[in-house]
Amino acid sequence: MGSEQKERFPDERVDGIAMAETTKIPLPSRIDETFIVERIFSAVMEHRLAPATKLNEHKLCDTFGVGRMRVRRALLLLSSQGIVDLETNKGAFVASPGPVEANEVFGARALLEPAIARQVVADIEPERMEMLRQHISLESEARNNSRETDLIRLSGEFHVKLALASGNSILARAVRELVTRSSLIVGLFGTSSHATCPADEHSNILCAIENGDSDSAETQMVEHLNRIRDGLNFSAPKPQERDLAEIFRLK
Amino acid sequence: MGSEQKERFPDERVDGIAMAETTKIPLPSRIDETFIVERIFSAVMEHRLAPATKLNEHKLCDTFGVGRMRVRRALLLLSSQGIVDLETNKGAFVASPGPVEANEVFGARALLEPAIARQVVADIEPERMEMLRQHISLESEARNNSRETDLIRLSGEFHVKLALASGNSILARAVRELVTRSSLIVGLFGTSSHATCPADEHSNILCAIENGDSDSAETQMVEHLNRIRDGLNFSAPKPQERDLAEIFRLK
DNA sequence: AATCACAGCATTGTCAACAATATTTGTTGA
DNA sequence: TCAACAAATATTGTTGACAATGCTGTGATT
Repeated sequence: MGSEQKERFPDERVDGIAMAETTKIPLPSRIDETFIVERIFSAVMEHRLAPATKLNEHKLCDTFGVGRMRVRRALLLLSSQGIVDLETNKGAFVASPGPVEANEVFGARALLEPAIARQVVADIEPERMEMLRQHISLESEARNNSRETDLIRLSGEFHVKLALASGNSILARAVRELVTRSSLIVGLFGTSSHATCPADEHSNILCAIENGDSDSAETQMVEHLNRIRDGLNFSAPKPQERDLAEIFRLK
Repeated sequence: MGSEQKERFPDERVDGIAMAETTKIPLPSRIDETFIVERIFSAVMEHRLAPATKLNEHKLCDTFGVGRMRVRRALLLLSSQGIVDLETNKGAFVASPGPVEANEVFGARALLEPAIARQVVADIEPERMEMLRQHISLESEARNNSRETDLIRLSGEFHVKLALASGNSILARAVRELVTRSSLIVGLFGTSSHATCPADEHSNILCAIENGDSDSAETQMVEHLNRIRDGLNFSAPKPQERDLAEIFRLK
């Protein structure tokens, strides 16, 4: 995970967020809070940012090279989406959902996503279908090459892209938010074997859609979500030694 | 509280927002952005704030008696919920959804709310049932007394309370957001007769829930939403002379 | 009379200093 | 050694001033 590229200010950065900055993707000339939000979103989605991690304003400023105002606005937006908890006079922390909230998140997903799957079957445009197919191939490629981080991200993105395929951007945003929060939940309560969505399940859902079988698409989504949910173990929350780990890293 | 400053600058206020401040409800000692967000939310829900109304920072500061920071944070939060549009160097405006967005909002509602109605039937707690009953009686009371504004607000709130009755606060927040945006849409494209939800429809839905008839509850919600949607007329958007109205008030 | 340029004003965007609070570190005493 | 207390530091919250931008009204020119 986030280790090498920070030549100049290695310890001034927040774990896991800035990583991709050294990739070839050119940064937008004008960094706005949306960019920061996206980055933190991704980091959470890929399990690079653990729940309860403190998000220090100053470090974030250095990391993204922006003023404090931008960082603060970004954190506020993230908190409104339940990804970050803001505690007054304490700071911002990556959200650490408990069992109750986890139940609500998966309850909402169970309500939304099967219905979305059904609707996608109803009216799917060819190009969106192609998008989904491409995504599935990316997933299996990542799986075959054991690119764990990519697989985690792609697993989540599938659900978002399916929602996008429904053509309703509002629904898509809602799903995106739920999936990201699910990522936090899985990170906390997931048993090791279920870090990602089980193999082939996404592919099966896509098949049902291709066959125009809305019933199958819906029930497969239901079972898929149930499987993820069943992979959680609330009685054994993972220890959160984030602070210690960070210290070991820094020295 | 903030009840004293308004006698002095009555015309420095933004239309429709501060109204209720003169009621007996004591203001929270420490006004935070949540309070401002709630107020603007309510004003939109009750059609007191028309789409495309400019939300001047300075006026909002005076209206709520807070600093610019609070107002800005509130506006940012509202924009993240699609209630407000932020245009750089121009300012904040009450969102003015077009037909496309309206379609998405009602599409999302059509997906969500019938499923919620069904789920509420599945496991409803007595006290929540009672809450819904009380709400219905409030609605009919407002209807009988021709308290139009109250009725508009209550019409929207019913949908939110139904979502709350499902016990899933995440779903409830999503519905709340959608209902508020619907309020904007109805204000723009609604024919006069459909400013509120048709009479008795909510009551019918509640009956179905009381009878434990999940199928009926679901289909009635579907039809209810369709009825609202059918009351929209996108070819004849209402004129938006908001600014003029404000000018008339101010001078 | 209509149009354009420009000046002045109003509004929003940005930043840096300051205040308030929390956290860490250091010290003292039992 | 440990606990309790106090100083020092770090972090967040808030405010105000300033810069940048957009808007409006005036007047000159055609």
